[in-house]
Amino acid sequence: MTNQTYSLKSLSDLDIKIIDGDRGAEYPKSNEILKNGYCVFLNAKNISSEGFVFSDIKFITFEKHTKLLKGIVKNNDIVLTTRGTVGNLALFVDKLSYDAVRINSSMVIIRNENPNIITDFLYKVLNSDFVKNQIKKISYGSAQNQITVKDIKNIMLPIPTLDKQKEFLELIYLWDNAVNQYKKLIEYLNKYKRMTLQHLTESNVDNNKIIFKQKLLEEVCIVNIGTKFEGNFKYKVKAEIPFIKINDLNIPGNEKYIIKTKLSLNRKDIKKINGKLFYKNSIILPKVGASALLNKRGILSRESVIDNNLLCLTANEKECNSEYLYQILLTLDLSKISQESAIPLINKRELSNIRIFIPELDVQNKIANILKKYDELIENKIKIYKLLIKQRLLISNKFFL
DNA sequence: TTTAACCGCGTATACGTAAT
DNA sequence: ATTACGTATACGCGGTTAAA
Repeated sequence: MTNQTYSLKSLSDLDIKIIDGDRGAEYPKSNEILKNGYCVFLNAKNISSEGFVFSDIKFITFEKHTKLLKGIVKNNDIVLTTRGTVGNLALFVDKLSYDAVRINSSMVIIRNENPNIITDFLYKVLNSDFVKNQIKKISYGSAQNQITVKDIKNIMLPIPTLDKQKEFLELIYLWDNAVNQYKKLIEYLNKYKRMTLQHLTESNVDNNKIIFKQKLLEEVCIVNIGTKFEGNFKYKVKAEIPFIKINDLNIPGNEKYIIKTKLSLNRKDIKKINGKLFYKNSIILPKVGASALLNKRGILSRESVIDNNLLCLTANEKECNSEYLYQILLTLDLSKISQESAIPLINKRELSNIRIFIPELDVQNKIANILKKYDELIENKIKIYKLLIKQRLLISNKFFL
């Protein structure tokens, strides 16, 4: 497959049209870009690295639409972002049947009218590292990256015979399918896990054997706030005790258990900053700031000190299994108890007074184990999913070597 | 190309109140 | 009276988009 029986040709030589949007005097002003209207007016958010995203769509009126010239997106057009976020691609297949769709000034339309090129193949080629690297080279601008139509026309593409294109597409569809199936599987497992817990907690309604009691969080665990961050104190990078800040929840590998932190302390340091030490298996969550609305949770993988913008819940072992507590906390949408001021804030008292469903300890253990198994399964699937994406890229790159 | 505005997310700190 | 603690809020920062 990798013997170069095909030559490299530029987009313009291949008779592939590059269509810029209308940037004339009639270009919509910001107050003419509306929530509803006749014609979809694409913005950079609609073109992700994975194709179209139609969750937040802006429109222009029919009148405005008729005044504009170039830039109407047709079926099978490929849209490429050229300013700001450069190089994102999306293939337009009009499933949603809008009246009209237009690009804004930070994108171009790539229209294939060459009968010797399968548009889907073109789309895959444009998404390959072979082309991405060329785009990287032609992009310029310090504050704001951009690429020009002239340079885009000179992008070189490896286009083999139609048969070879079909062969490649068959192979890549196979991988696309595998990736998509795994994505669906992960979504399904997440859903099934949620349903399992929901089903169990509702079972006492039907006079089932498992008895769930309603208890306040403060009856089953201790809720604490972390220690103030001392600006003029030198935190270590690699000391015995982790010092956890909100951002550490975002480090890859910390999805469930907090394994890595940017800062740490030794025992002496903890005294100096008056740090509160929390036990292993305590559960942390953001208390202040936008992240408080994202319902992130983490489990301490070891004794740790945490920042004062985090809350820490330590299960009372006689009352509550900490894994069970973690799973219950995951289901609570704390954005509901967040105060509605400028900055979101979860206050300790309100959190402590949240009611949860909780059975006897031995039942908690069982439920926790089931849900933990789900977590492990899901984590495993995510690993494979990431591997599949990597493999798919490798194979696609290999083809264009 | 530069500058400004904006947004999402996270951090630092002022200040009232409870604890000692 | 003084310190420790918890809450409320002002601010910082990096990235993206719009305007000049």
